Amino acid sequence: MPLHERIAADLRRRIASGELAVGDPVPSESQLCAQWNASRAPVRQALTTLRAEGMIGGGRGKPAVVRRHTLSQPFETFLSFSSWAAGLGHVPGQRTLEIARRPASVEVADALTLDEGTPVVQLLRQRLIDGRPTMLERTTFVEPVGRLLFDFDCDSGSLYAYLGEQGVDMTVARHQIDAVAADEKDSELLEVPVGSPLLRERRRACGVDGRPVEYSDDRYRPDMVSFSIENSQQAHPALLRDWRAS
Amino acid sequence: MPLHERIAADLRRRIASGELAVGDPVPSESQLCAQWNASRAPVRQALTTLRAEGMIGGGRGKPAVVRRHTLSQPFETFLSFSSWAAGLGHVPGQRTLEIARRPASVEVADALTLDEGTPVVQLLRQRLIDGRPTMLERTTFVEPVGRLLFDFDCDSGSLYAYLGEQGVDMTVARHQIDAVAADEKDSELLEVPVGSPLLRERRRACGVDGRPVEYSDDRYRPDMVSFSIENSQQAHPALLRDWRAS
DNA sequence: GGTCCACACTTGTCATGACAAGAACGATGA
DNA sequence: TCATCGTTCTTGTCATGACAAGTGTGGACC
Repeated sequence: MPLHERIAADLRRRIASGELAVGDPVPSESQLCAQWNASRAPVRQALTTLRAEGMIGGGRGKPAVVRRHTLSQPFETFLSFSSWAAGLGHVPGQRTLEIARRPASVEVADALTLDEGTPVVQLLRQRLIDGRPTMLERTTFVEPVGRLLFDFDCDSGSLYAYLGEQGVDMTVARHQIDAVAADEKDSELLEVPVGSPLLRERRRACGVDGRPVEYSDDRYRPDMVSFSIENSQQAHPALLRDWRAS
Repeated sequence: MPLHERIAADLRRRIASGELAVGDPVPSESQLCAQWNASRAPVRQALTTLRAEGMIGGGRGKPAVVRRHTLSQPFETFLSFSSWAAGLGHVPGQRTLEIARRPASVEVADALTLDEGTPVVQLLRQRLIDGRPTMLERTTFVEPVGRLLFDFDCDSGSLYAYLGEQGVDMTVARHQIDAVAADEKDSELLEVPVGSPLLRERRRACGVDGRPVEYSDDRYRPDMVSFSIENSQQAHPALLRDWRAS
């Protein structure tokens, strides 16, 4: 493991253990250099990493201080529709309409950084809350992961919990949110008129090695689901706004 | 502006302009060093920035390639449409269609925790990027802040920069994102058909004392703007997913 | 006591140099 | 033709040194 990662890991451990409490000053760069007998480069890289993770603050002239010691649990909430709904006290449901192994389309191949035509496993699921259609999920898994799905009853419980047991970890995900008009299939399965606006979340999740594991196109009824973001000037923002030319 | 920012800005511009298309190789570090007559440090910092923004890929031994020609900007510039667009190397524009002082409606009063009928200042603005209508902004300010707007040429520059100079700080904001169908006014000003899906962001920003300062209903053309969130198990995501009964 | 300012300290930026690790590519041999 | 192996190029990591820019503090001065 590179030096800067060891420094970052050590700082994370000291912060998580409470040895460095929230508000405490983080050792200065020169102190860390002396402690690790290192130059500033790896020390700064470690601090930059922690800053990107939102664990420490600081800036030019301002010594770094601990901002957070807790690591987030809401990550799983983003992936798992089931646990999210259950956490709200509602009853999640699902109807798996299709599970298929087929060659990757251009769009999917690009999202998963595969070659076009590589076999993937695709899932089409209708998600319900309290029995009412809420979301339509078109998920694509890379083949090694998708293979596991054929041994799983997709309507029985949480898919991601099952994949986690099988050793599939999703560590980082990118969500892109926009709006689309409902097509015939959307209309039928979400019980909305054709052309009505839907809230779309396209999600790409990567495994521990940083390689994409799944890509999903989820369409929500906007009268039932919305996304919200709360942020402050202090907290590290996790929200981005993209503009694309058409 | 530091050298690494200039390098990053130049690369962003070249990518956004199409000079470097998606899939094209980004100039190697050594080439950039020669081009800018700089050492590797600022060049690498610029590339690291673009990589964090998702614009380029690459890795050890793998030359960087352009991944997206769209840019993601962190949340600091999220409130300000102008500075966001400018950071992308595009030309922001705006047309203030209406500025009015009127009693608060129920919806607005609720969002700003005012009593219904309390005077507020409302702004209706068409926002443009490179001259093309991109967003329609219906913003409501509480009266003490809104009063300042009558002394400001809303089409001249950044509204939030002006308010910041006047001592108005927005420290915390809550954003709610969903999809709506375009009504007649949306259709006219965004140049889309009536009923076509729009991406809506409803924003409530609070000042240092925690009291609401502004409430805004912004409607984006989904073919031009989307929101994206990147999260990991380490970093603290600031995104929530809400469900509401209808 | 209050104000202002110089100074120490911190982090940000950048140059230079070096080596390691991984990937791409062409040559080589089967 | 295809697999294999090195060469070479690229990026990752780290040391050393230097200066700039911002912050905070303590002391001098009013």
